[in-house]
Amino acid sequence: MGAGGRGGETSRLGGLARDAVKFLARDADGVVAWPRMRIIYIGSGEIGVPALRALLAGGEFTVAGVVTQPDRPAGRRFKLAASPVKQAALLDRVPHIFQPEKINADGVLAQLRELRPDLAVVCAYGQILRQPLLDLPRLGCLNIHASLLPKYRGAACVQAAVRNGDTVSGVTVMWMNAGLDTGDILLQRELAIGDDDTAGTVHDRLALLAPEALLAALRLIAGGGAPRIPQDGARASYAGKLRKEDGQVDWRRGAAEIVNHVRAMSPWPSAYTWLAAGGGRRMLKIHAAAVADGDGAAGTVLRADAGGVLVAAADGGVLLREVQLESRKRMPAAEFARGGQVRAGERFAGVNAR
RNA sequence: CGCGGGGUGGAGCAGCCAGGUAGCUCGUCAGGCUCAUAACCUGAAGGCCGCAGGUUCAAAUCCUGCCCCCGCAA
Repeated sequence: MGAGGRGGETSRLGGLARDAVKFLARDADGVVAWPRMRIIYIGSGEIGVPALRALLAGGEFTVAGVVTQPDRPAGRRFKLAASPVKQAALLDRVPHIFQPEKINADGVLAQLRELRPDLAVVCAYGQILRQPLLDLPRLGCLNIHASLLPKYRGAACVQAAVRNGDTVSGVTVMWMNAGLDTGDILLQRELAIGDDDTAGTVHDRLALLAPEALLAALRLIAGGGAPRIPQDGARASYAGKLRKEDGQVDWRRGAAEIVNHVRAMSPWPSAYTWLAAGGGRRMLKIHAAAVADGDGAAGTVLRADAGGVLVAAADGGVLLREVQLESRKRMPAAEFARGGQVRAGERFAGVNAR
């Protein structure tokens, strides 16, 4: 720091360097390669933050503006909270941040048009883009999707992959059209899913995979050689947005299936079951579980001791490893068992049970 | 003022509504038993019951304020 800062005022070195190449990008030899592309980034979710940061940091492309969801009440006191993308954009002092309630509104389109975008990049935004908006950037709109399309179109693509026990996932960069994740594929990058992975850990790794995929796609576009590979609609599947209730465990399913369910629902909405308590019931979240030996009526607690809490599934057993009772902190199942709130012989509610 | 639930020896909990002896399951320490254990037996240490006021002969328990934690909602 210190030495070079005299005349720079508040500008950082990175900013000055970027200004110097404001409209041109250079390749490794410093040769001017192509006009610097103006990109609008449209996104809200955490998963797109690394990609946005890569765009901002590289100096290779211009982020002309960022569109993200409006601040929403969130957290314990329901204070307004900015989306992760907005926070990242603010940190990097992106000049134009838009937070429209409806991105397809005429007024919003007019504002975005003023940014003279060559391209828009969309990732986990939360609103559907209609045709007029898709047509607005000169080169079109790209979407970064967290699955290997055409598998798992839709919002819960990562959870679906874990839920189904997939061993491979990845990100797809595609050309957007009016359909839901139906556009032509530009490129894909794969990722292995391990037995211990949860939707959360896969999500985080996909987020880190996205920057390289996006930059590669943009370079292909800039070079004029970006492919458009139609999706095979016959192999398509859809993973709709999850609701809280989707987390409930159905003990009538197989042990392996239940364990995948637990992995897929972590960290949100979280797998859960119901524990009888007095006249009512209390929710018990299940954060981690493993397949184990066991035999009994589905949903029956076979054991609750220092080894954890073993529950009977349709076939075999599910060993709960980390749980969380209503109003309580999450804890190892063995610690929970000490509290005596669950005993062998007791039965968790299935999907039908009340 | 968005709604609700918690804070009790080192850990997890009960007790609170109908105030009056600090309880349970573990862990720790000491000793014993067993071929063996996420096993069992005996004994011991360890708690200003989140903090501060108030009511009362008496407060973990009732009232008021504050701090910290969790869930709902996304």
